[in-house]
Amino acid sequence: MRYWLMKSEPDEVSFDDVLSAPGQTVAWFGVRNYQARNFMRDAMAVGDGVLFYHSSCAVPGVAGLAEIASGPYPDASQFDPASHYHDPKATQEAPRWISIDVRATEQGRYLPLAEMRAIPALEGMALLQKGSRLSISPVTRGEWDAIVKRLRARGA
DNA sequence: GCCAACGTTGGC
DNA sequence: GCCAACGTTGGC
Repeated sequence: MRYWLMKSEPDEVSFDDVLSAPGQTVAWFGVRNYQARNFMRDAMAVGDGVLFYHSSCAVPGVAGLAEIASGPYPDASQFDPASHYHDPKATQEAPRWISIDVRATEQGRYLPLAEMRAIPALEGMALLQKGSRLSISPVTRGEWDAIVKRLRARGA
C-alpha cells in the first residue's frame, strides 16, 4: 500500500467532477511526463491512497482523498489527432502513455498549499520542494497521515 | 502576466 | 553525447 499525490487542473477535472462521475471514478489521462508515467505503470497498485490536488488555479491545494481503482491501460487521448494530448509518435501497437482509474473516497475540508507549507510534518514533501513540477509524486505514510488529519479537522 | 525551474529537442 | 534553445509548469 503506497500513497500518491496527483495534480489536476480543476478547470479540466476537479474533485467535484470525480465525485459526480459514475462510480465516483474517472480515467486519469493526459500524463505526458516519463517519470510520472513510470510511477503509474510500475509502482501504483489498486487500493493505493491518492491526494487529489488542484493546481493552476486561484487557491491550489488538496481537494480530497481518492484511491487507485485500476491497473494501467493505454491513454486513449494519445491516439486522437483532435486532442490537446495527441502524440503523433504513439501507435496502437506501441502506446507511449497510459491511464489509470481513480476513485474518489472522501472529501474533507479543502487544504490550501499555503497551509501545507506551514505544517512541519510536510517539510520534506516532494510537492513543496523548490522547482518541483511533477504531476504525480510519492507521499510518505507520515505525510499522508498529517494531511488526512487536517482534511478531517473540525471547523474553518 | 511574470518568472524560476525543469524537461525535451535537435544541431553538431 | 553535449548543450543551447525552446516549451511547459505552476505559484504568485
